[in-house]
Amino acid sequence: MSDKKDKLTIYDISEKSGVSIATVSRVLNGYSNVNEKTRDKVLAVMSEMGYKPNAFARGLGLDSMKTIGILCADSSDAYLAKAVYYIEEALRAAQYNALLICTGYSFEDKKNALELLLERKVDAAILVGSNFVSSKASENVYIKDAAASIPVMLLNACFECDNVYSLYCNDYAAVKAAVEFLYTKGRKKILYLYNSKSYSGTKKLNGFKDALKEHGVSSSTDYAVYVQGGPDDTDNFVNILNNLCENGLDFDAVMASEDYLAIAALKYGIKKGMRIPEDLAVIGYNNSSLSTIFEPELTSVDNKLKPLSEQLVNTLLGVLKGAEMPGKTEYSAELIERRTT
Amino acid sequence: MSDKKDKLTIYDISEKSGVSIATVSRVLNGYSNVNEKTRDKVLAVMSEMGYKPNAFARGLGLDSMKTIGILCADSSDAYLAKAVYYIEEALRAAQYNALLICTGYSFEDKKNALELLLERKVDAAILVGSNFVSSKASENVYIKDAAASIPVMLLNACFECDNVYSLYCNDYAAVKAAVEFLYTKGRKKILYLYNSKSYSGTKKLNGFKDALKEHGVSSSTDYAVYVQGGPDDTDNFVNILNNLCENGLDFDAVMASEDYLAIAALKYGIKKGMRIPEDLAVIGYNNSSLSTIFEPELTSVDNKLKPLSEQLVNTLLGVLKGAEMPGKTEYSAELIERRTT
DNA sequence: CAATTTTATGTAAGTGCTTACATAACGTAT
DNA sequence: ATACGTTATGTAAGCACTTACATAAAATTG
Repeated sequence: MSDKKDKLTIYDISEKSGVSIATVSRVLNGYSNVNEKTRDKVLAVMSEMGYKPNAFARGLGLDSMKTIGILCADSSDAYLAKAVYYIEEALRAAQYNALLICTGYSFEDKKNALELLLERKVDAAILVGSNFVSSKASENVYIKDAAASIPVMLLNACFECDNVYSLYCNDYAAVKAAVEFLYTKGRKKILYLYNSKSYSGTKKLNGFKDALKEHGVSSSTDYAVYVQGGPDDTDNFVNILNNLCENGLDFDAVMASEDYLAIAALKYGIKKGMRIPEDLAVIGYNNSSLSTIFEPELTSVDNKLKPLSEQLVNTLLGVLKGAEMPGKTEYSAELIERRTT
Repeated sequence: MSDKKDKLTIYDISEKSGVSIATVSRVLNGYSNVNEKTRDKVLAVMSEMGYKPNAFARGLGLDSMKTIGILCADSSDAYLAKAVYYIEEALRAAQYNALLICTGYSFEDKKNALELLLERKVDAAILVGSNFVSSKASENVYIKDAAASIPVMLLNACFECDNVYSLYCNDYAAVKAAVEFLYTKGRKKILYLYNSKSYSGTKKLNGFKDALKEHGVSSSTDYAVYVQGGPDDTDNFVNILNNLCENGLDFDAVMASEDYLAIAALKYGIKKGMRIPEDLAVIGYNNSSLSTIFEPELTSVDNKLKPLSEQLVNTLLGVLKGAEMPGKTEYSAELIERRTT
């Protein structure tokens, strides 16, 4: 419509509307101490001239650009992507923007990405996914460093430290309960498939081990299978299961630490002509969209992604307003029973 | 390590290292006209004091913060998420950051999001997914407006306009060829399932219609089924197919405009006890990770997401350097035959 | 060795906004 | 009408950088 001249500043608006730049600035920030008529006038001029405030200058003055940094190992992981989606949406509703960085899985890269966020002067950082907290304490120092300058929010992970806020599920209990459930369904040989040695990954693994222990299986190591790979490595996982089977490892159920691992187990079973769940029962983790898009639908542990994401943003907004917020928030996961058990 | 005092500025570095702020700034920007010894000295002081430049101030001065805005309707769509991942990765390698905004599917929201990017002074905008270009010309004005101030990149969509660069596949031909393929496999009644009326969606639809026409089916409308919903609405799609079937619509193959629609068709078929592909053949579109995670694996049209994403970033970097770049880049999609046909 | 170019550094004026402080205008109570 | 508190507005000094221009020092040339 109007002028496409790009370099409009507050001065142009000031001149054209016959008020000082201070008043223009006040209008811009929605301060109440401006006469209604002046405000209308200024707003009119702004929209007429097509004025857009310069974000850098505002940032310099306010020392904030209303931007939250989001770190995510892999945005193509359906589950993490969903979390990012919920969070971004909630942030936007609160007039914040999201600066997303996909970090990959190495801690070196995560550290760099977080430093980048600090340089970008984000108001806070949100680390999405359990893989940001290692079971090795030394690898978690980068979080502490960042928390020295901005609030750090952790989704699905827990790290106790000043100015970091953890929101997560009771993974240990959830896995343990899921395995118990498999036992009640008459399963004898349960395989645990996992691909993360994060802090939370370790807790899940312990849940599995303790469940076995309570059922008299002490050497659970054989049945806890660590695999490497992400959501796109289904065929790799299937091969690994094939190899295990060929090497004589026998199992009638798979508990997986991620839905996509469970899906791989399912694919393995179906390819081998097994009946699901009679010959092979499978439980996933996350209750992601993967669990319902196929037939048979996957039994999965719902770790409350949406409420956790939303609560995370709430907590963050509280922190940014200066309110006192709980450093740890734990939700209870819930087993969603479907066709694979 | 060093002081965590946050408010270090260029002046502190200047003072401590005995040079002027101009020289410090030059070092910061890696300019060559600085004596090597001075540079080393300044860099040493910077790292010793733990200095981080203020991004706002730099942005103000440079009028750029090396940030590219990415718009994506729904980051939880596996396919779009993957694209975002590729793009973000390539951008980061080129020292750019990504500002992600998920817009949802309404054009009003898309328009707002793009304006927000402009206010944020991003160096360019990348619109990921065909849904950003409508088949209604009037709805595309927002792109033109943005292109007046920054380069706009389109992935999987095409919009001819100065300063917008489109990278996409020949969707029309791809769908047509896929449908042809179904005919050669002996299919008689092919259903087309689609959920987007975007510019590219329309082209796909036309590919379907023309393929039918060439096989003597003129009233293809009955067989082109428009459904509403996204990746999470599998069950909704399954229901729709059930209803169609109950209403007497008969089909032995489904061509889908998205993999997740194809997956829904598959779920429908398997639930009904159909043999795949004997009773129901299915072809998806995108060749996303969904197509291979399950058994049977889905035949799908590979629309070259990765090379397109990378080429997109290359093109963008060229544009930002001031080079002349092609406004349109079309790749050829390719049918990947798997178990569902 | 004077003249000239090159290289390194400093000074100071932006960049577009925010905001403390000052001032003017306007009631309202005395 | 006088004094006082409000409310609305303006002035000018930041904010932390970049960079054009000026200048000093060093290197090159005839």
